Amino acid sequence: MTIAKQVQLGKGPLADSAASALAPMFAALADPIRLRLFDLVRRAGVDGICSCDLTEPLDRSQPTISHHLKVLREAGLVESRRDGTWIWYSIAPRALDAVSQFIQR
Amino acid sequence: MTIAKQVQLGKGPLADSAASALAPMFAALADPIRLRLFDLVRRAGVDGICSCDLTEPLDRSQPTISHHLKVLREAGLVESRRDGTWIWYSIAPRALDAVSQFIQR
DNA sequence: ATGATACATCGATAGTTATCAATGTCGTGT
DNA sequence: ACACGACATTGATAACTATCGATGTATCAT
Repeated sequence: MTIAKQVQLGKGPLADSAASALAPMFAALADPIRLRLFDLVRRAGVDGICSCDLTEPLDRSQPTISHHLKVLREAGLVESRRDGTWIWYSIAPRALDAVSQFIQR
Repeated sequence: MTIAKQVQLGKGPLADSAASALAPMFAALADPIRLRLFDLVRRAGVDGICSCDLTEPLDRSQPTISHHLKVLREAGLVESRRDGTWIWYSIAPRALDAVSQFIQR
């Protein structure tokens, strides 16, 4: 079952399990650099954007950007695919569904 | 200018200032206990809910709940008003506007 | 094979956070 | 004034996080 469905479920209070699944998504967005990273990836649309084009505009070192992208990826918000030496990032399908469900709960 | 407006502004990438203003809101929701706290307060509607009714269902000590409520309050997500010895919490008007703006950006 | 480029991982550090016991503060009732 | 209940604050601790330099890994071009 998707986290979004868990969050939506029932009319009772938000379950502990749903809250525990939801919190990491908010945590992934609880950093200015990651918010801007997510925004940049989202603006790139279905094509995605190369990791190499994300380091410079955010004024952080390459390992730091790599770290933040990993956090976003592990939260299920973005996806990556390799193309030669490049790695392209794009928004995961239904990435913000769970967050959106909570907001509109 | 509201944070929501900053997030909405323009068609360029999310500005550093907007991201820095938005991140603390996500951070405030990046904890299971606070997500459930916010949910409980929201379910209470305009009347609000007494702090004393928030400690028990979340299985945390009174200082811990007090700490989390402070985080939510300082993030502008909830408001509190005193009524005798009780303190009533309610959802701040337009609490999630900025977050919502970002999601639908 | 060699070198170069893109990205990830490691190790270290400084800053932040979640938690609780103890204590403080404020309002109420007696 | 005094005791009590509701909540906040303090102090301490363990866990987590953002950051970067150094290093590792994978792919491509020559």
